[in-house]
Amino acid sequence: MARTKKTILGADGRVLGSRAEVTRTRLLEATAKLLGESGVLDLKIVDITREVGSSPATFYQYFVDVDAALLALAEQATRDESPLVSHLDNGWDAADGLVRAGEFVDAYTTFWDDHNAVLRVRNLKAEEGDPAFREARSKANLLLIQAMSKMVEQAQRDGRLPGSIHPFVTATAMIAIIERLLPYRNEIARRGATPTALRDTVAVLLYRSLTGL
Amino acid sequence: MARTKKTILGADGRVLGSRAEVTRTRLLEATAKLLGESGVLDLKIVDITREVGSSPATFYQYFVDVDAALLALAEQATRDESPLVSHLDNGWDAADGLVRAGEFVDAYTTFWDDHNAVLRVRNLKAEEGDPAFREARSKANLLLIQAMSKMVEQAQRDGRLPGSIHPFVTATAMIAIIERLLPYRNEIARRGATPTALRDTVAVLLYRSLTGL
DNA sequence: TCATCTTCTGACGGCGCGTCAGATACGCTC
DNA sequence: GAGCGTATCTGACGCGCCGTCAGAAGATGA
Repeated sequence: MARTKKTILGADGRVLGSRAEVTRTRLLEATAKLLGESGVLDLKIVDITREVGSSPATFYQYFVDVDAALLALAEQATRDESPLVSHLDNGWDAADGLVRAGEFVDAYTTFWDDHNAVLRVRNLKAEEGDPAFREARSKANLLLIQAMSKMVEQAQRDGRLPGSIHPFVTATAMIAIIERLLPYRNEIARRGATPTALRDTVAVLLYRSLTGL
Repeated sequence: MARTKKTILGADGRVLGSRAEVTRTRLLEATAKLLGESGVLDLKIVDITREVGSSPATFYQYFVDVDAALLALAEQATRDESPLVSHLDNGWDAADGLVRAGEFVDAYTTFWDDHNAVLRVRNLKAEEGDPAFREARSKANLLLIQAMSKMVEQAQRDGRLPGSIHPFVTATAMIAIIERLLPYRNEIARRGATPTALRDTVAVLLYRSLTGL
């Protein structure tokens, strides 16, 4: 099968030339920037186009509406998430398991910090029931969750974790911990937990829940 | 100290008469309804007032903006959350600990189902950095988190949990699990986990992480 | 009934939305 | 490097929501 470069399409489905691709990218970057600065609720198409020095009409040449742009950003984020599985390969049963758990937490934290505004919106829209965002979200986490599920199954086989827990649910719960605690960092800090304590605690929680060790 | 009924104020700070309180309540109910039906991003003040058969100008007599109404809803939700601590009283160290964990999960699920649209917005705004919503959110979870922290500390004293985990962080992580997994239920179901499996798994995860048993 | 205070709303200027028709810039051919 | 066809951009418009204010309508009570 020939390796085909993903062709990018405009709002009307036409194939984009190179000039257009640049514009589209700039629009997406501006969207991400504004999202980080002031939140989804204040995101306006006029502002996005103002940011790149063009007009609202241009925006609609690339995206049918704001959601389409947000979805595109979410899909970009997904691409950056996949490499994180490497931290889960072969499980954490060996002697360096806890160390590897810590490294995974670090890697996820970096990923999160790079994309947090976008991920927040993706999750919001997914939770509100939008099918496209639901899809994007599942797809993004699937690799991680599958790898974690395997770890749980192994631990159950070895009798380190009870059979009463559902591997997929457990894995999802671990993602929940890490996703949720990161935006919550400042608040946690105010309660007297250092960043290191946060990192280490999350690592231990994941390690224990996934390996039973 | 005399027991004072909380006086409710309009947007300009004036004390509301009984007729006004009714209107305010109806506005809040309509807001919550629309929030559940179509999400924050599509929430419009005109729609809220249309819903109660009044005019936009009326809305502004009670709330300076939509956020103020959302915050009021969030605070209502907070009031319903406090009673959940009873499920954590005295810890889960006794023989019926796992059963109590399950009951807690059930109670939280009910609470969540009653308020999910509002809680989602509260969390979004909190994560986006809005101080009022941050405050509301911390306050809401504080009782639960404190109670859970105590459980962790006890388990650490008894040598059932490692000293390397931070009690407050651990407690927050448990809230994260439960808050996150609930809106995710359908998706989890599609992966073959029954509602019971979900409930039981979450119960076991909390039980193990908080008691070390 | 009338005076007064409370609550409601019609109407308005301002602004973002989403669309179109026409303008502009690009790149290709000769 | 002139001219042409296509790709890309935008000004301008009608529509609907925002937030405000002045005055209308309704309640209260003397």
